[in-house]
Amino acid sequence: MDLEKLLTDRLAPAFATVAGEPVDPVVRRSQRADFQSDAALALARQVGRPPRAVATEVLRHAELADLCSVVELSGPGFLNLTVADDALAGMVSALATSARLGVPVAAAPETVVVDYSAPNVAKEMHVGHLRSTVIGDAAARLLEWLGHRVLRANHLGDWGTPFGMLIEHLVDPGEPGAAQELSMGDLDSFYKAARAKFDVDEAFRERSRRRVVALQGGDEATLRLWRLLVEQSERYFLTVYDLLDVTLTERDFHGESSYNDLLGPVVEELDRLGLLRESAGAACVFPPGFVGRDGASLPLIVRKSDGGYGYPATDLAAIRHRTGTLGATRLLYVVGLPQRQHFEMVYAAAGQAGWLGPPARAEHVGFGSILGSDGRMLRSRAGGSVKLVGLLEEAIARATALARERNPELGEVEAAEVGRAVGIGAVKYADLSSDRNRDYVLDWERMLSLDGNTAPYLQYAYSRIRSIFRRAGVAAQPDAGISLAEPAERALAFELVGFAGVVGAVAVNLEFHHLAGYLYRLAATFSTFYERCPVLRADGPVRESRLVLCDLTARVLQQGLYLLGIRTPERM
RNA sequence: GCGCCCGUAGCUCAGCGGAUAGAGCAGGGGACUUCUAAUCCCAAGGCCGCAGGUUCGAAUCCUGCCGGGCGCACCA
Repeated sequence: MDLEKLLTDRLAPAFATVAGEPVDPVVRRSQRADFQSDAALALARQVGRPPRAVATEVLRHAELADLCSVVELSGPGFLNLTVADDALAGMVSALATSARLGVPVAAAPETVVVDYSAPNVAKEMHVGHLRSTVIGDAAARLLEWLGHRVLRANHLGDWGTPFGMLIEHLVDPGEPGAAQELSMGDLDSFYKAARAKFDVDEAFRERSRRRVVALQGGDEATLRLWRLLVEQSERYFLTVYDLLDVTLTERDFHGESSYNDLLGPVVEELDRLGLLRESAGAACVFPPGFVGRDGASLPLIVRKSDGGYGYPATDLAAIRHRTGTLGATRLLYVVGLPQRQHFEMVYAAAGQAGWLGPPARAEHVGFGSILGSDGRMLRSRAGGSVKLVGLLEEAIARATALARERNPELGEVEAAEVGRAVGIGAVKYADLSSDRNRDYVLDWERMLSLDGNTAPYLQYAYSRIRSIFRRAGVAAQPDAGISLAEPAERALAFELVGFAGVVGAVAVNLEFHHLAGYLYRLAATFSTFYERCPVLRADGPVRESRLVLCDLTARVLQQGLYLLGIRTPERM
């Protein structure tokens, strides 16, 4: 189904015959033909013969007659391949009857843990959580669709010293409104009020400290209050996930506290393995190869000098749990780039301890920051962090207004639905459509713009196709013959056939902008096709063929956007 | 000081060993008695940060600079 792979498989034996060993034919799309193979040039040096002679001989051995209508030698030694129309049409037909659009289920399914989102209890979610949540959810959707066992891990910040003050604030008799704030989901006010008291009130500070001790000591009354905080926060987070169309559920909350019982054993085991070293009163692991500012080895502080456990301990416990108990072989950490070094150290230490080794491996799926129009980290006017919900609501409001303006035929309910799908889709697509390693500038005009590489453009292409079938009251016949006489039809067929290859690559590198770029190319190619090739006005077999192309395009767009976590409204 | 990410059209970004470096936006010109113009078509726009090196071939790989961002011991 994957044309590039098919051509590669055909050319590889021919190259192997000429070279006397396996050679990657390096097949790629070409401007001069449909595909080109570049391997003859590199091989020429290796075998000490002119590139064109090598290419000619490869050509003699290659069996391409059924796939290609033209195969020619070009330039210094390129092989230009033109795919035969009937071969391409055959592949499109195969796609049309494929429920998975040509994408195979993973040959060797794995258990994959995707660690993402991770907001803090009793704190508002802000833009800083957006990228982790959006990218992580796309990873979970994609790998799940490919047949892997995906375990979503929402590593909530639900433990630590701040909980002393938060609990004290909750029960403070002078603060009858605190519980109210909490239940209303006004976490920002709640946290800030607690913080403010902590900063100025010595008595409150002392109570908070005692409360931390009680919490860590397992005091039942304190734990009950702590659970209240956690539950209220989780309830709130779920409403945000619902708004964002994120697949995280209550089952996926695995707070830091859930590893508490494992921290002691983890440290003990590190000690037993001889990996622990005391430094300035703290118990540390020194994974090799990491040096700090002063040139000395950098420690991973597993137990602090005050006896408390540091986050490296939690991260190590989580790894041990995930590989050992859950049987995961792929651990994804969708966390910002600044934390790269921390995770590399944790992975190294886990490797030393024997908790992380082949076939299991951990990958830091890092990402850059979201910037404001001033090119600096996005901040609210007051200089604080920007509330995620506020951002999403603004996106929905803008998109809803746009939908009403562009299509007055939409009723109130439908306009609201479209506005939500488009607004949320725009935010997520802006995040997923550029290289995640880079920072990106959040620009309302651009991401809600209806032209260019944006979610609305893709959604529009989809809804336009749906409207064809709605209007005509017909369905595509998957077994209809495919004819590709027009260049625009051929171009569309090539894009459709390329879906599997892109999905397969993204499953490995988790570079979702490749999938986004592919979908954009598909939608753009479709738009050209749609402009030049009448569908419903065509007759007989041509009409049937074009209906199949339309239907396939819609299905690929829908599936592709689904994998990115973006909805596809039937009308816009 | 060490390490990581990033410098490509005016702007936002693809491309990361192959032929003439691609899109979108903005700006210019065109196409609606519409299978949804939230669209399409055409033209214009580039010392790919700089300098070396490897290679038949470098935006792409290596080295060194320059510029921007971030991280480097008890907060996660």
